[in-house]
Amino acid sequence: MSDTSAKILDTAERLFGENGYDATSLRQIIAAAGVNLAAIHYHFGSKEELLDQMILRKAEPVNEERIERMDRLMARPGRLEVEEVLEAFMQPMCAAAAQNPQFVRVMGRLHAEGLLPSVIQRHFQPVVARFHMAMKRALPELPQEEFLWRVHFMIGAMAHTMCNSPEFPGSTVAASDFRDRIERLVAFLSGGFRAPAARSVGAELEVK
Amino acid sequence: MSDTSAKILDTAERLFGENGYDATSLRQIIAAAGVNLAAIHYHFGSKEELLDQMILRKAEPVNEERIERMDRLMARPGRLEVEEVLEAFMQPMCAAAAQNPQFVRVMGRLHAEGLLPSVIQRHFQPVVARFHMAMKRALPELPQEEFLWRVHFMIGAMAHTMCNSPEFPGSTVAASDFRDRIERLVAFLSGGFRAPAARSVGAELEVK
DNA sequence: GTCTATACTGAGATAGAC
DNA sequence: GTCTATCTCAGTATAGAC
Repeated sequence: MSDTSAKILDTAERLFGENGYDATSLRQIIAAAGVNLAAIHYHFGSKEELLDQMILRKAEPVNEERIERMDRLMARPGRLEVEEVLEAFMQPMCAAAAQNPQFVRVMGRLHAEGLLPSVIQRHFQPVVARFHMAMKRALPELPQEEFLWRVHFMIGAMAHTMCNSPEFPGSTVAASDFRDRIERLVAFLSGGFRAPAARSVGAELEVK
Repeated sequence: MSDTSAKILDTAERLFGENGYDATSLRQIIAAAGVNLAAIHYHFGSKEELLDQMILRKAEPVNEERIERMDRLMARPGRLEVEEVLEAFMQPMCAAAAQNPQFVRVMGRLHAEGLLPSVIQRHFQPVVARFHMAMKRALPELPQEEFLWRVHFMIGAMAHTMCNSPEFPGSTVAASDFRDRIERLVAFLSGGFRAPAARSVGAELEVK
């Protein structure tokens, strides 16, 4: 990778994280990076490709750790707890956030701009597959369709939580403290995944 | 309201719903509506103001019904169930979706583009305030901060659910069936809101 | 009061010289 | 590989016709 590419990637990462993808112009990036406008198109082809490369560079280590932790869980016999699976999925992102706060901001921003599903999510397939398997070991009795919907809900809550800060008065937690945030989120999601399925499908709601 | 304004609003609603806000240019709108470019700025001032007006026109009836249902709940003595409060908040959106599928698509798109928090959410303040009050009657023992975080999680799950379809094979539910979707979501969120609070709140913050 | 025609600024993209 | 110059199209602003 050339020096110019690296400078562009670093600068784009910072500016996208600070101001979002749409709000950041290529001209801002080249000014901050000290390179020429055409260099971006030479090295990356387009603004969107630049984004793609920038994400991949940072997401790969996170996903590798997720896969590792998920595989370690799967190697254990017996039933898994919902909390452990969720944590194995979420914690690596926290570690990345602690080391480089910009990264999670960028990811959140991208989801908020609707760019994750179309461009990036295919790179997360191996992680998602393992997450599904592990989660099913924690929730063997949950119907498949209900399970998939709940994963869907989880993704929304997770992305929104990573991107936005609730900004309420009297908060005792710094906006950048992702570990606290994730612990709260895991507790919430665990309750959601364990809830009895909505009655419209199987009519198994008698328990409550 | 003039005929031109109405044509612009209708067309903008359709195009924003189909292609998103950013991806829709004012020139596309005027071409489809058969009006002049400057008419938009004459009637609305800017593209963002146009969006604001478009949202308000559709969101007001929904919010009025939400407020009505919330007030009816609050008038009842005793403790409320989490499910009833969530349903009072969600159902009116379903009704609007059934009657005008475009509207929910627009709202979802806007959230996906990160435009809801900055521009629109102030119009939802009366609804949100009532929702908080009612929800606290259902969860009197939940600490305030944990409560606010969970509302935050809920917003993410809700917005993502309204905007995106999970697209898994063998689904027995049409993508446009928002009632089923909301029932599942309410079951999930209820479990989340009822979950025991994350343990970390006091402990790990001392160190910092 | 409403609307049209047209000009202005800044965005992403590209061709071709070096 | 890099840079200059230029293209197209976006949102915006305004002068003036009806």
